[in-house]
Amino acid sequence: MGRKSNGRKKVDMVKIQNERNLQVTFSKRQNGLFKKASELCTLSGAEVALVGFSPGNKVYSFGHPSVDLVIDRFLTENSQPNIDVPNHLIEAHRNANVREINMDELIDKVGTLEMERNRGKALQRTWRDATPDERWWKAPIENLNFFQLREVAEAMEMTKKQCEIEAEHQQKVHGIAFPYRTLGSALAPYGGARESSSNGFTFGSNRASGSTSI
Amino acid sequence: MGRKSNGRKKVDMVKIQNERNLQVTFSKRQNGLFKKASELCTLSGAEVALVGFSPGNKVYSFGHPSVDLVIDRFLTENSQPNIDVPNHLIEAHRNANVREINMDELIDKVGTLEMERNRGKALQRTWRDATPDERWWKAPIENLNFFQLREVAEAMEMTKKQCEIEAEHQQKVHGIAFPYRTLGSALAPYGGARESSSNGFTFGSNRASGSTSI
DNA sequence: CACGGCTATCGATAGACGTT
DNA sequence: AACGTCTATCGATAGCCGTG
Repeated sequence: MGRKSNGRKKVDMVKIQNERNLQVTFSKRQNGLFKKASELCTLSGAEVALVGFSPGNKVYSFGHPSVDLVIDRFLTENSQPNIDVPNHLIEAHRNANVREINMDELIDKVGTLEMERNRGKALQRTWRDATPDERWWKAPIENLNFFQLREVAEAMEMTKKQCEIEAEHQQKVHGIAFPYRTLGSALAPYGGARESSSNGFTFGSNRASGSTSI
Repeated sequence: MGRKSNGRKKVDMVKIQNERNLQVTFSKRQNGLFKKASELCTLSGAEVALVGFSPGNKVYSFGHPSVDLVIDRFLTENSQPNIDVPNHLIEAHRNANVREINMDELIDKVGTLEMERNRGKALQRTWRDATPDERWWKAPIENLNFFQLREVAEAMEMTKKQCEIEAEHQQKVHGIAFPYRTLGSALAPYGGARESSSNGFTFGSNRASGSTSI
C-alpha cells in the first residue's frame, strides 16, 4: 500500500532555495527553537533571551524571565568590555526598569500576535482580502499558543506583583488596605497547587519588511 | 550482552532537582539550542541573537551576524514608537464577551502610556505634545491611584484565569501542562557574573562575582 | 564542572496535503 | 501565507562512564 509519506529526509545544511520550503522550514524550526529555549529554562532554570528576524524581517523573541530583563542584564554585565549598542538605546532600555517592563511586556505579549497579523505587509496582502473585521481581532486569548499563554500569564503575574508592591507602598502612605495579597487563592481552576516556572514567548512583534512606512 | 545503556528516557518538564544532572542537562541542551539556532540561521538566513545565563549565572551567547548587531537592531526597532495595532486588540475584546473585557479594562487603565510604545497613531492625540522619548518610558503603575490598582489587579486576575482555562484546554488538546497556579518564581533572582559574547558561540568561562544588577 | 563517547529511545521535522 | 495533521525518518539526548 502506498505510504502517505516518504517520511523525513536528510537535508543539507545550506540555505534553502525554494522559497516556499524556506518559509515552512523557518516556521517549524522557529517554533522548535523556542520550545527548546523554553525547555532549557524550565529544566535548568536558566535565564534566556532569544531575539531574531525572520527572512521576512519580522521580529520574534523569547525570554525568560523576559527578553528585556535578560538583554538588560546582558548589556549591563557586558558593558565593561564595551559593545556597539548606542548608549542612548541602552539607557532608554534601562529606563524601562523592572517595574515598567512588566506592564510593557504584558501589553506586548497580548498585542504582539495580533500586531504581527495586522501590521504592514502582512496586512496588505494576507489579510487585505479577508474581512478584516473578523480576522485577527477575533479571538484574542484563544488564538495564543501555549507558550504565548504562559507568557501572558506570567507577564500578568509579574505586573500584578508590582501592583501589589505599589499598593502596599500606597497603603503605608495613604493608609488604604489592598485586598489582593495573594490572589492565587482566588481562583482554583486546577486541582492541586503547582510549581510555577516561567517562560517568555513573544512572536513577531513589530516591524514589517523594509518597504513599510516605518 | 548486558546493554551498556538503557537508552534515553523520557523526562518530566520540571526543574531538575539533582544538581549534577541539572548541570549535565544544561550543558547538553545548551549546545543543542545553539546548534538549532545556528541551523535556523543557515537554512533560512534569519538573524538571530541568543543570550542567556546558566544556572551558575555564567553568560553565554550566540549571534548571527553577531549578538550585538541583532540586539542593537532589536532595541532600535523596538524603541520606535511607530507600530500601530493594539487598537484592534482592544476593539476585538470589546466586541467579545465578558472575559475579554477584562483585558480591555486592563489596557485601558494601565496601557495608555505603554501603548504609545506600539502605537504611533495614539501618540498623535494623547501624548503628541509630550516628548515621546520620555513619556512612554516613564511611569506606568506608579501613576495609578489605589483604586485603579485594584481594578488593574482584578482585571489581570480574571484575565489570567481565562488564560489558565484556555491553557487547560490546550493541554487536553496538545498535551502540554500549564504550570501557572500561583506566581512563585515570577521574579528571578539576579546573580552576578559576566563573560563573553558575540559572534558564533561563546561560552561563559569562569564567573566573576561582582553583580551589576540595576 | 565541562566535555567526549556510547546506546537505546524520545523528540523534532521534511514532505505532502488540508484548513483558515 | 500561516498553521494543523500524518508518516517515516533523522537528530537530540538521558543515563552512564571516563578524561582533563
